[in-house]
Amino acid sequence: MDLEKLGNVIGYNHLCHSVEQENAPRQAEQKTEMSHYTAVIADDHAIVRSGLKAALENEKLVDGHVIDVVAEAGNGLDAIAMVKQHRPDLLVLDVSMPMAGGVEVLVETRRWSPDTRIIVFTGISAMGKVSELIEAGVDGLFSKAEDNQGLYENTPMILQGGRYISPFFTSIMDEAPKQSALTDRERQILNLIVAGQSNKEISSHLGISAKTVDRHRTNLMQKLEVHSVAQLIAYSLREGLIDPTAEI
Amino acid sequence: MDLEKLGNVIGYNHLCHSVEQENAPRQAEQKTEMSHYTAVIADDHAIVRSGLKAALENEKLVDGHVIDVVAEAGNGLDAIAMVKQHRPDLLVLDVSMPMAGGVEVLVETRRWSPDTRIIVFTGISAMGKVSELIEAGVDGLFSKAEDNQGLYENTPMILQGGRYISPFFTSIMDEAPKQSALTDRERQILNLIVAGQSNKEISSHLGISAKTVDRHRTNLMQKLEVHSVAQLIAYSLREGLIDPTAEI
DNA sequence: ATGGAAATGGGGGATTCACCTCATTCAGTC
DNA sequence: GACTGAATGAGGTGAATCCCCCATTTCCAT
Repeated sequence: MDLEKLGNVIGYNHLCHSVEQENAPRQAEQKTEMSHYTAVIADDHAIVRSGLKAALENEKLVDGHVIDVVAEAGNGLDAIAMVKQHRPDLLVLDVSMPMAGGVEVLVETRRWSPDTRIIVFTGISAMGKVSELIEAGVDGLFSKAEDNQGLYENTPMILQGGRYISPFFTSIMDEAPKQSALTDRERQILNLIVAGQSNKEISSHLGISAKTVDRHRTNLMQKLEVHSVAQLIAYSLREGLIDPTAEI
Repeated sequence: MDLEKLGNVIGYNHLCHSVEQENAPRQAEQKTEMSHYTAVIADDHAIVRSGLKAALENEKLVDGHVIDVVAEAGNGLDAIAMVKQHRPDLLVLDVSMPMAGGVEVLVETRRWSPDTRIIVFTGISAMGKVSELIEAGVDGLFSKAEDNQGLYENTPMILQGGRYISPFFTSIMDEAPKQSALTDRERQILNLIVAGQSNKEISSHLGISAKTVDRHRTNLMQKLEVHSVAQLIAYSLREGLIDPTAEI
C-alpha cells in the first residue's frame, strides 16, 4: 500500500548500519526482579515526551522496576534510527508522526530489534488504524484520552512479555464491525474515489471497465450505508480508512 | 455559525452561577514581582495536562514567577466551568477537545472572566482554525510540534499583558493566503456540501433556489481551484474549514 | 462437487453535477 | 451618482453519478 513511504524508511537504514551491528550483543542480558529496562520514546509533541519520560523514570509508577529513557524521537524516521541504535527493551510510540507513520515504525522495529516491546500510546480512535496496529502485533495499546494509570500499571507486565489492549480500544472494535468488512478491491477503489478520481479514471488506472468500477462503487455505498461521495469521504475519514493529510 | 453548540455551552452556565458571583471580587488583586499566579489547564490528554502542570509550577521555567495550577479540565465544558469557578490569571487551552471546541471556550472565558490571559497550546496547524483563534483574540499561541521553550519563555510576558503568536503559526498565515477568502455564504454552503447534502437539500435548508446553491458551488470551486466534491472536501479538511470528526 | 463470495462486465434510466451565459437586487465605496 | 462585490435566480448542456436489471468466471470451503 504505502510502498513509497516504506521505501524511504528502508532506504534510511544504511545510515545507522554500523551502530546497529555493534550494539547487537547487549540484547541477551538477564532481567531480574529489580532490573534496569531501557526505553525509547517517540512522539511528535515534546510535552508528551517529557511527561512520559518523567512518568516512566519514576519507579513508583512502574512498580519495582527502573526504566531508563535512553532516547527520544520526534518523528518516525528518528524513531527507527533510535531503535536501531539502542535496541531498547521498550518503545513507547505515537502513531501520528511526521516522516513515517506508526505502523511503519512498528514493522521496522520488529525487523531490527525483535525483542523490543512496543507500546502504542496515541490520541487516535479511528477503527481502521486501531485494527491495523493490532494486526501488526502491537504489545500494548493505550489512549491518551483516558487515564494514564492503565499505561503505568500494565507496562511492567508488558515488559515481561505480556500483551494489553486498553478497553478503550476493544470497545471501539466491538461496537464498530456491523456490516463493514470491505473487500481488498473495494478498499482500493474507495481510496481512488476519495482521491478525487472519476469512474473512468479509476477504470483506466486499474485496467478494468468503468462499469465494474461503478459496480464496486454501488456495493461500497450499500455496505457503508451512504449515498454520495461526500458521505463516503466523511465515513472514510472517520474510520481512518484514508489519510486526511494526503495530497490529492 | 455554531449556534446550537454555543447554546449548549451557555445553557450550562446556570449550574455554576452562584460560584461565579462569589468569586468575582478576587479579580482586583495586585500582581507584584514575585507574585502568585493562578492557572487552569484544559487539554483532553492527561499526559499533556500533567506535563504542563509540572512545567508551569516549576518557577525556574517561568522565571521568578510562581504559578499555581488550580484546576484541570479534560473537555470544553469542564474548561468553561473551571474558568467560571476559579477566575484564573491564566488559561492554557488545547483547541481540539470534546464537548466544546477551543474557540467556544475562548469566547466564554472572555465573557465570564475577561482578565484571564488565554494561551492556546495545540497540535493543529490548519490555517482556518489558526486565523479563527487570532481573530477571537487569543493572547498566546504555541504549537505542540515545536520546542516548548517558546511557551515557557513567553508565558511571564503574556501574564503581564503581552501577546505572542509563535513563528510556527505566523509562517503558516504568511504562506497560505493566496486567493482564498471565501464569503460567509460560501463557507456556509461549503459546510453543507461537505456534510453530504445535495444542491436541492441545501436550497430547502437555506430557503433559497437550488440554482443559487449551484451558483455558489461554482464560485467556490473556482476560488479553491478544485473540480470535484472529493477535492473540495480534501481542501476543506486540510485547511481546517470543517470539522473531520463531526457526524453527518 | 456444489454452493457462495468476489470480481468482472453490459444495458439502461433518473438524477445530479459542473459549468456556461445572462440578469436583478442590494450594500458599501470612492 | 457611478462602481464594485455579494447574493440571488433562470435557462441550458454534457458529463458523471447512483442504482436498478442482467450475466460470466474464478476461487475457496463445506
